[in-house]
Amino acid sequence: MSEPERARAATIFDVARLAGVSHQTVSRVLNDLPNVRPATRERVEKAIAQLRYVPSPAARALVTRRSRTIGLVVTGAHERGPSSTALHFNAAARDARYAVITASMMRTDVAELRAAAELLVRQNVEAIVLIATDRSGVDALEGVELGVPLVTVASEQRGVRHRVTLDQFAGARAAVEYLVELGHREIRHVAGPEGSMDASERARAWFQVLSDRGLVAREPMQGDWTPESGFERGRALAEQRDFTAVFVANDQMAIGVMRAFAVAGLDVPGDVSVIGFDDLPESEFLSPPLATVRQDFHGLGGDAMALVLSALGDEATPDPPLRPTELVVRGSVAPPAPHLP
Amino acid sequence: MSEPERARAATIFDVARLAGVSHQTVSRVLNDLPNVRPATRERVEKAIAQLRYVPSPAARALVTRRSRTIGLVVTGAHERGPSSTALHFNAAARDARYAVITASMMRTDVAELRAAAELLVRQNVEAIVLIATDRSGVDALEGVELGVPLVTVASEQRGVRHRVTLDQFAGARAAVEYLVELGHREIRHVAGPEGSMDASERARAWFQVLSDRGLVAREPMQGDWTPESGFERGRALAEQRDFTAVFVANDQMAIGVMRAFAVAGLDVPGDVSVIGFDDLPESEFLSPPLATVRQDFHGLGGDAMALVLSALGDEATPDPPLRPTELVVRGSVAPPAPHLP
DNA sequence: GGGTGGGGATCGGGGAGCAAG
DNA sequence: ACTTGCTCCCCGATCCCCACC
Repeated sequence: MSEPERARAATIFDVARLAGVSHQTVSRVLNDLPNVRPATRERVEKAIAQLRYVPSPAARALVTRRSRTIGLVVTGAHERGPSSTALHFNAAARDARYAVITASMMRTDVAELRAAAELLVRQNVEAIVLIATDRSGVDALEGVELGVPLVTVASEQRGVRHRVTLDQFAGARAAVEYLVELGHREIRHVAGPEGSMDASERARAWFQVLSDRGLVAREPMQGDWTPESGFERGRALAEQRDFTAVFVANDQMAIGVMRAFAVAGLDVPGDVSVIGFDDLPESEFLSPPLATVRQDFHGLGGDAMALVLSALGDEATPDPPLRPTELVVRGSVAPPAPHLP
Repeated sequence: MSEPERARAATIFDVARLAGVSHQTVSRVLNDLPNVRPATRERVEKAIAQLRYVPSPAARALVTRRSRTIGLVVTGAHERGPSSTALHFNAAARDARYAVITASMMRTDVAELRAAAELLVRQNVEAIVLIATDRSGVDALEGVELGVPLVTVASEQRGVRHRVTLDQFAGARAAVEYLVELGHREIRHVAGPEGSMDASERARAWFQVLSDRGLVAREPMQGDWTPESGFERGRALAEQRDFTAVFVANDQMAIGVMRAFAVAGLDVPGDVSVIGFDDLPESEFLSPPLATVRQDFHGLGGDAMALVLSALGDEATPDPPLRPTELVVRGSVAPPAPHLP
């Protein structure tokens, strides 16, 4: 028994022989170069079809140093924002006929991140897209010269060259302003983890609204995006009861907070209003339905791909503006009860 | 102004020169061949580290005819199961030092699926992994000869060669049996969409338990995995009120169902018990906390990679068995109220 | 002078054959 | 016998130069 021996794929020479031309001419046809008579072109194309010939990507990449492949590095890949963005970016890339090599990781590990990016570069990707949650992730790649364009999806500007993002700040501001307009004066914040750019944008907006209105901004509690952490912080808040509304940095934590309030006998929104961020599909169907801020990850993925194309010079595309976010008001918010502080 | 001119990456010859050896020896070190004196090996490795040298995948692929790249096709990529499996598969592949080219799509479109797979094959992937939700997705790829091994993640066997999966059937059976043992006799089912293999496995288990116990299995309602659809079905159920428990095919729909019950004034679990499937991170923190069935997507991703390696002959790995699922009992289930049917 | 072919270099490694320390 | 170096070809394309109709 010999090796299974996968049938050797046809080469450019096989095509040339079958079409009765030189490999040179086949190459001209493949790369759409001029100076090929239509009749000849047709003969070659027929031979290509007949042999089901596909040029070897490896050989091509070796000599041209281009691969029609994009590297995607995702941190926080288990979170909704990054994973959803990655998904839509993938689809957008496929539409533009680019392949995507993905390296997903849960956490932001600078060394791992660099290694992944360099591996991608060695794979001859034409550009790298980084979906970053943490500042340190951005710094990790912005610092090094990769040799290919880098497009970053991140909610801070600091030292970022090509960047697309959602307007986290405006979204968070809208949420907090809404609470203020309902009459709330004591508005707490449950923030995301240290180092997260989304978390700090949202916290910054919360703080600014309160400052602008002359309201007291008490030290935010800090969670790690998980419902568990929201639950813990919610328990601590429930003991204090010195507030009438909470702006929680994401829906998952907000769910934990609401659960803690329920356990503590605090009614939402009767005693306390709660508003989250992300608009999970299920947020609308909680009891009470969770008010939140909706983000357009689909558009964001498309923006990232557009920026890649512009950076590659394939098409002229201006740097996309911040994508707006949308406040979604639901049953978890109400005016403060008159008898409370 | 000259071209931006990407800094040329180090080659095997650069390493050889720095280490004061021949490229031949470097190659021997790289490929772990014998007959290299430890001292020499060390010198070479030092040079490699110093130059941060990584062999060119393209050049290597060209000569070895192996790309160390795997193609991943994901359907239902916005759902928790597929996306989570894809994430963990990606990590497992990276650990095995394989690159992954991913094609994610939301829906199962046979033509699109085939096109994606063929694109991957053209990219010289060594194997294709399909994460399929629908039967038609499996059929789409099992039908064609791709020329590379195909590993399918799917919950049905029919005509699947290499397959890894979670034991959906056992998980669903455990859930329904638990309800029966609590004393429930009228147990409804809200199923997933037509064509979904997970949905039919779960519905099949529900039906079998009821049949085995001589209980009536009323026509299941059918949703599409979304909370919205769960809400609709829940409303319909709430009008009938001829049951004491509902087994819902996933947590998202279960959340919708519970919301509908809350709106209709039905208490969970006082009037009706609800149990879901998936164990979303937030399920534990709903009010009431949602009983559900937990799945090990991390292990599943690893299984898929192991099967790929065995199919590639890199390592001898037996076909992985079904991964068990785990019933998680929480506050949304209780014995039936004595005064109800 | 537009179309085509021939020959050869090149990309970055893998590997064979052989000589030499 | 073991280790190492040298030389040269191979993988499959791109691309350049030059000649030929």
